[in-house]
Amino acid sequence: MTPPRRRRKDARPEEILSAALAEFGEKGFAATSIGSIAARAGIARPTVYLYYSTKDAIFEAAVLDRMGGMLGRANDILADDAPFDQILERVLRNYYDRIVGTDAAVLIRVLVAEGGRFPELTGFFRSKMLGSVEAFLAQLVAKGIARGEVRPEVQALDLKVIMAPAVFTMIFGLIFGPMPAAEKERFIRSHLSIILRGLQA
Amino acid sequence: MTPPRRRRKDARPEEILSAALAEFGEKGFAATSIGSIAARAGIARPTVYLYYSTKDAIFEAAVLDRMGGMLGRANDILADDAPFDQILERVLRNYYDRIVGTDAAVLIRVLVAEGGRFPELTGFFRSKMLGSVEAFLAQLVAKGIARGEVRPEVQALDLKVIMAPAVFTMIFGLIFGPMPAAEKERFIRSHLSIILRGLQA
DNA sequence: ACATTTACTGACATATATGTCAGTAAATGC
DNA sequence: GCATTTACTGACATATATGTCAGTAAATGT
Repeated sequence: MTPPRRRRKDARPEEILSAALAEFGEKGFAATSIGSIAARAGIARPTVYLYYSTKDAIFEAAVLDRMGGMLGRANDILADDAPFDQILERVLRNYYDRIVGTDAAVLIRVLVAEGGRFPELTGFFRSKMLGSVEAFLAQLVAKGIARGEVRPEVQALDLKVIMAPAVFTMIFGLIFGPMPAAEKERFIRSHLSIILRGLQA
Repeated sequence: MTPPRRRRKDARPEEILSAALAEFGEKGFAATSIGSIAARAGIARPTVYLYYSTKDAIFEAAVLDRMGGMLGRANDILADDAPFDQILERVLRNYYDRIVGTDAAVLIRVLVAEGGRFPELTGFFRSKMLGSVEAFLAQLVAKGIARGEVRPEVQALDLKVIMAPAVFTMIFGLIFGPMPAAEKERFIRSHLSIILRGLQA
């Protein structure tokens, strides 16, 4: 009755991470047991301990592993010579696609739920993720100002405001379930309309 | 050694709710045991069961009990005849004061963490809270348009965008800890600057 | 084919949570 | 003062989680 045993040392870590993220997404971090992660990964519970010593370690590994994929390629967008409003729309739609309803949303869910229980992780997350986002937005705005498309005072503002509505949508989805496509599209257009107008010269 | 027993049927529910919210805020919902809530409330664990049958029931009662205090008085703000930018600033600062670092943040934390596990509660939350916020913003914008202070196209937009950065700040605080006062003030000013400009005619 | 290595697992010991109930003692009525 | 009610609690039975370890069996080398 028991499936044949397999030895696949290399593949296990990734399989465990995927199973863990799926479980975290469905039931939340604290409600997920190592046993259920093992079951979803198709291995016995003690096998998990061969690769990760605790549930915290699994989550930390998942964050580090998945974070690269979220950062994305920013430079080629900046190099583009399209007008500011088009670039901004591409950037924001890119955020919506990458953030909402993906692994990123699951990670944020756990970070929100577990509050300050992962200080090094949130510190890392903040400097790497938020830091690169803010640096990118600063460059984008600087270019817009140089071209006369963005009002100069924006330079001095906290640019996280620009993408805050995208984060709002993600949180909204975590609480109420994903927005219907039409509603989401309307929200994105509203976001673009108000923020773009708020930045323009 | 054990403190004298007290019988205070009327006071218990509120005490249990307060203790529970404090625990949820510190450790998160799933990591909080009914025993720790009882301990913080200064009663024995079985006593909790006299008033609430499960931890879920405690959370639901807490949401219903605390929600009234969050809705706030919107009408007197609308009645004010100050210019649109001043009213908007008052409204937004009001949100920041009510939302960030209060019981509301704790409730949101639990709702995010527990995903769709409280469907009636999130449904109620959505229609009552979000519904009243959206209705209020719609009135505010309509008044601004009538006065020529807001561009008419805003009427058709999703107005949740207006307060999304405030929600962002709350989430930010849950993950990274509360913003330092100076940083928060700069964010609020940036929020006001960009959104106001984004709405104005 | 056989021996060796080691990824993997069943089973055990431990810890912590829940839900219940008979018994205790604080309040109330007479 | 005494009896009655009932808010409250200690203790029990149950469930589910964790962490470990000796043993199993899949891969590898000779």
